[in-house]
Amino acid sequence: MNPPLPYAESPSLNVRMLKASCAGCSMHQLCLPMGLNDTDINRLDQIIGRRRRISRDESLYRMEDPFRNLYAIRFGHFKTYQINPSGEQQITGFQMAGELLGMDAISADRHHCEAVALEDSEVCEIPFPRLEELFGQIPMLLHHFHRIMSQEITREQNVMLLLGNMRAEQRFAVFLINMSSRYSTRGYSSTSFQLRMSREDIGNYLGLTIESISRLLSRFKKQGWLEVDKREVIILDPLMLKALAAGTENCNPM
Amino acid sequence: MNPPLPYAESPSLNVRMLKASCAGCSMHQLCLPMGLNDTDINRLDQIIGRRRRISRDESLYRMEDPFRNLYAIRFGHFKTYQINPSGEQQITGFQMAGELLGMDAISADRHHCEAVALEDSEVCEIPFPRLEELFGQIPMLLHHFHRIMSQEITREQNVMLLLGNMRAEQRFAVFLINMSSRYSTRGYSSTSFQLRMSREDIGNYLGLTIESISRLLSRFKKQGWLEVDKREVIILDPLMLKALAAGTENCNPM
DNA sequence: CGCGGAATTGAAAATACTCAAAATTAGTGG
DNA sequence: CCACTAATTTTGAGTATTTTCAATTCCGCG
Repeated sequence: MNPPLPYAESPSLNVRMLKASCAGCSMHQLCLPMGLNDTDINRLDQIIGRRRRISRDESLYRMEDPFRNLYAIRFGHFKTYQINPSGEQQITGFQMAGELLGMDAISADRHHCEAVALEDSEVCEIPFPRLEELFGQIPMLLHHFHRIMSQEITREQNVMLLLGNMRAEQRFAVFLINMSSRYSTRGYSSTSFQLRMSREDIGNYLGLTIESISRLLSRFKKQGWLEVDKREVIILDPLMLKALAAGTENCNPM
Repeated sequence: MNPPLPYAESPSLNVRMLKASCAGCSMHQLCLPMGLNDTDINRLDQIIGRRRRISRDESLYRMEDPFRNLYAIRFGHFKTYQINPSGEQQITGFQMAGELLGMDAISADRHHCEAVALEDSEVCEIPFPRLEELFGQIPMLLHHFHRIMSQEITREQNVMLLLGNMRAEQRFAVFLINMSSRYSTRGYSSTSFQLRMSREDIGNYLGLTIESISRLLSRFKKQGWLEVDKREVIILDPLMLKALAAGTENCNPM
């Protein structure tokens, strides 16, 4: 139907082309093509739509937009949030490179939340109907897709646990440890990273106010558990933060 | 491979058999077989394992159990909950007839939460590997399965919104309206139903204490919005509760 | 009839919020 | 590059919602 893209038939791959393909993407071991062989990765590549650049504060999709594509983040960071009838918003997650956006839209054929770039970012557009066709041909791809959706379900259950019965300091520790481990998975430092979102976003996500986040940062800093400079965080006592996050340790206010 | 079950080849269907099949199940328009034609429903029926009865307070599966099956609820009610490292539990949902349990387990091949029956219940065991085989043959089934998983994602996002930025009275109103609409979907009254879970379970789910739930019930009763007798609830002012749930109206304490 | 779990109610306490002001940082244009 | 303005963050003080603790009450069940 669609003519095969040049790099799919050319024996000598163009580097530029390779970079714009799943096979050449640094995230391919984390992203949708995880575990596929070269043939299947190429098949996946052929259905991927354009790469789209989204600049900071721009939305990738809005609530109620019709659902056409899933999006894989090539680089950059996003936040997703819902807006309730009375206009208040709740951030439901922060996403980074290698993660998939838009799965909430499958059920109603419209997006259920809004995705906004936290910095200049790039995504791969994955037309869902074409992905569904591929599922019939690549069972491994289908199985992995189910794992990704299921992972999103368990991630959200963890957030429910956080919001439902953790105190402020524990919530914040869980947030930091979660960021830390995701950066670590991506080959970055687990103890030193930049927060891409505002204090307000963190507070909204954790069900706390911006003032509470600020106070928590100050307290954690005073306790010597971390260093903060603007959005740059250095974790000095990962074990303590992990214990706090696990709920096996708690600090007295001050 | 497996011999076809008798009702799949017999022209005259046995009523008992029919009742134990998807086609004969009162939930088939809500459950996994939604929208399938007779041929495909029969194919689905053939992979369904045994029907399993779970009595009140018994678990269907526990955290860390190896993942083999999804479960469709034929009748009865369940709660699912997580337990965090420090031993506290958080109820992540209440499930009723026609709903699917176990999707959280796909990602890690072990159950991520525990499912316990709130009353004597019955589920259909759906071996996941066999379901995956069917997906290749019935694209409609696959598409619907994705909608169900996606729906679970959006449901959890709604709970995150609830836990993240609603006050106690709004949370409780959302809970009541949600129950009401799910019973209505199933052909039961939307204004009169029985809560299958304890006050403690409700509180845990909503991120509140049992005492708060009790006080909310008393207040709503005093305001004339509902009638409560033990676990039996009659909603007297659905519009008011919906407005409360939407956040467009709020009641003053007392 | 009495026991035990569940639910209700009250009073005190605590955590996180709101409001306000100051300080810091980022963005913009000269 | 600096100055100016807007936005974000920090900090403090007082408040409010919800929790905790405690005492009753209710209800099912042996």
